[in-house]
Amino acid sequence: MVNRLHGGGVLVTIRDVAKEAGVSTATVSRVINNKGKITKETQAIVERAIKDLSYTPNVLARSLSNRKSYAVAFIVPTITNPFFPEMARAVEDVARDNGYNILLCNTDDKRERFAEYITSLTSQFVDGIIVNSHNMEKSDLEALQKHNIPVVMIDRVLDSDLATSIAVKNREGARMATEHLVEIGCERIAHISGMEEEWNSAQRMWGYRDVVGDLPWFDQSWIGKAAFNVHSGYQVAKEIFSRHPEVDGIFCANDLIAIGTVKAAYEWGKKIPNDLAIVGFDGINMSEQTVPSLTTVLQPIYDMGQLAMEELIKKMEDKEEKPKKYVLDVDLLIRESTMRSSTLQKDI
Amino acid sequence: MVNRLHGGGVLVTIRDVAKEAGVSTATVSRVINNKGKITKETQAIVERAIKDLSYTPNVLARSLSNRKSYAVAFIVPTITNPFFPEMARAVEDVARDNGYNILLCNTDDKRERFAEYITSLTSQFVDGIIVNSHNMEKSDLEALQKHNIPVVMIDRVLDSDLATSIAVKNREGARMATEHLVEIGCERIAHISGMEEEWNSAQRMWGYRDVVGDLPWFDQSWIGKAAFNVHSGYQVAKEIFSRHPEVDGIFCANDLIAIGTVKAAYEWGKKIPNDLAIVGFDGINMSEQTVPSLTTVLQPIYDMGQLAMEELIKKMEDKEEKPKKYVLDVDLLIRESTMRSSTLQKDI
DNA sequence: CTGAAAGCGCTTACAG
DNA sequence: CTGAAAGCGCTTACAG
Repeated sequence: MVNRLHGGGVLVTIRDVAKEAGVSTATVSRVINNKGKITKETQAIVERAIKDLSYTPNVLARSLSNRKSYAVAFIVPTITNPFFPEMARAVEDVARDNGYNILLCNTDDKRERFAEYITSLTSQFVDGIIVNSHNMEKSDLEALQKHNIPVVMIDRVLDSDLATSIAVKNREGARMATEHLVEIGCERIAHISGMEEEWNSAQRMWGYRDVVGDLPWFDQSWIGKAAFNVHSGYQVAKEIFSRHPEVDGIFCANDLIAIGTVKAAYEWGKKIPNDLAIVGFDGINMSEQTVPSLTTVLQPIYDMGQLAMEELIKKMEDKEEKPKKYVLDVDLLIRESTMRSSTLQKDI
Repeated sequence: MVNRLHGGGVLVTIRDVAKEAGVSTATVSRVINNKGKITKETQAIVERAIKDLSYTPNVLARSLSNRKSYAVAFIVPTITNPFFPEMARAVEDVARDNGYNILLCNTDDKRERFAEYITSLTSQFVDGIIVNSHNMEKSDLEALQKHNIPVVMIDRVLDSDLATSIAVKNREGARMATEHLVEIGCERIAHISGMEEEWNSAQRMWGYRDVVGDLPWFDQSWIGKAAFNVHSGYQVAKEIFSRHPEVDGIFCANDLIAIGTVKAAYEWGKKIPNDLAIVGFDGINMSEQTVPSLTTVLQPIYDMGQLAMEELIKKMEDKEEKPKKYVLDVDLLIRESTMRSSTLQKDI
C-alpha cells in the first residue's frame, strides 16, 4: 500500500498509518488534529505508528478537504525597496504564529503583472491577500470577493467597502516634514515626489504644497517627479540643483529618494545640512545608518504589517465581516540631515 | 450543483462547466490543460461555458491529482538583508516564467525556526526548496530526499551529494579585497567577519589571513566578529578603533558591515579613504549609493538566484538527477571608499 | 475524439 | 469512542 514515487522516494499516507495501528483513517485523522474523543490507548498506538513510519500529513489533501490552504499572498511593487522586507517580517511573524505561509509576489507596479497574480491567486490557492500596490482596481476586488478571498490593502486607500485598508497620515506627515525645513531656516524648499499614480505619493505632495504652495517663490518647477528608488532620486535631485541652484531644503517622498539626494548633493559639492537640508519619508532602518543619518517621517512599518496580517486572519477565519479603515499616525524623526545647529560636525 | 460557501461566495467547479457545456469533466479537463485530441467544436463549447461561468480551476485539487503544487520555498536568514531581496527577484522572475510561486521563509539563522520550516515543507506543500542558511544539516537533506523534494543550496556548501550547491569564490574574493588595501598603501588592515558558523564568513576570514596572516603586526585582535548587519558592523568597527587606533584599512565580510563601519568612522572623525579605507563584500545595490560609495567584492547576486531556480526546475521536472556544485567568480569593484588618489574629493 | 470510473490523501457527518 | 463511506475538485488510464 505504500506508494513508490518515480523519483525513488516513498510516500507514507494516512492509510499506511491506519493499517499499521490497526485502526481506521478517521481515527488517525482525529488524533492528528486533536479532534473528537479518543481513548488514551488508541491515541498512543496511533502516535507510535506515526512515529514508526515517520508520517507527515499531506497538507495539499488536507487543504482540499478543508477548503483552506493556510497560504497568504503578500503583493508588493518590489521587495528590493527596504520598506517591504521590513513589513514582510511583521507579516510573516504573525503568519507563522498562526500557521500560515507567505507567498511573495512582486508586481513592479505593472498592471499586467498585478492582474496575472490576481487571476492565479483566485484559483483557491491562497486564503487571503495583503496588497501594497496602486494597481488594484475595483473589478479585482469584486473578483476576489466572488472567490471568497479577503483582502487587506496597505498604504493605499481604494475607496471600497470590499477590503480593509491600512494607511498613514501621509499628508500630515509631509506637512510636518516641510514645516520642519521652514523652521530650521530653509527658504527655498523643493520636493521630489514619487509617481503621481500612487495615492500616497500624491498625498505627500499635497502636504508639501500645503506649506509652501502660497509662498511667492513657489511654482511647479520646485517639484520633481521620481520613482521610489535611490537612483531615480539621485537623478531628479541633480535636475533640481541645476534648475534651482539656490535650493536649501528638499523634502523627499521616501527615504530611498532622500539617499539618492544625499549622494547628488555630495557630488555637487553641497554640504548637508548647512547648504542643503534633507528630509525623507518612511523611516526604513537604512535611514538611520547613512552618513549623515536622515531626518524622516516615520511610518510604523512593522506595526502596519502586523496589523494587516491580524486583520486578514480575522477575516479568513470569519470572525469579522465588515472591512475597516485604519489611518495611523506618523512621527517626525529629526536626525543629522537637518541638524544645522547641533554639536555634531556640521557638514559632510 | 453550485456550492454555496458560508462566506456568501459561490464556487464554480469543473462539474458545473461540464454540465453547462453538456460534456464530461474529463473533456473539460482536457481543454483546460490542452491535452489529448479534441474537436474544435467541443473545445469552443467548453471555452464558452468556462467564460460564462467565469470558472477558474482549483489549483489545490489539481495539485493533489498531479502531486505537484507549483510552489517553491525560498529560505533565507532574513529578507531585511538587501542581498536576499535582490536574489529573491531573480528567483521569482524565473519562477513566474515557469508557473511557480515562491514561499518566503525567514529563519533568523535559528536552527529551531529552520527545522520547523523543513518539517512543514516536507508535508508535500512545495515541490522544491532554495535555501540560503547555515542551519541545514545532513539529516534535513535526508528527510527532504525521502519526501522527494529537491534542494538547491546557495552560498553554503554542505558537503553532500543530495543537493545542488551554488557558491562564489569567497576566499579568493577576500584575498583580492585585502590585497587591494595593501596596494593602496594600508599598513594596518583589520577584518570584521560575520558569524563563525557561517561557512562563507569563515572563508572570507581565511582569505584575509592569506594576505596579512604572516605580517609582523598581525594577531587575532585585528579580527572583529559581527553579525551581517549595519548596526553590528558599526559597533564592532568602534571596538576596533579603540583597540587599534592606528588601523588604516578594514575589509568587512559584507556590505552592511561596511556601511556600519563608514558610519563609525564618520563619528570617530576618521576620513575615508585617506585615514581609513574600507572594502565590503556582496555588491548589493546600496553599496553604490552610499556616501562614499563602497569598494566591494561583487557577487553575481541576480545570476545566482536565476541559476538556483533554473537548476531547481530541472530537478523538479526530473530532467536531471545528479546534484552539481557551482563555484562562481567574483569581481573587485573599486569605488570611492578606497580611491585615495582619485580626482574626487578625497575625504568625507 | 469522448466518457465512466477510479484515484490523489485527507476530513467529517452519520451510525453504532 | 470508533469505523464505513462519501466528499473536497481535479486528472487520467482504460474502453469504446
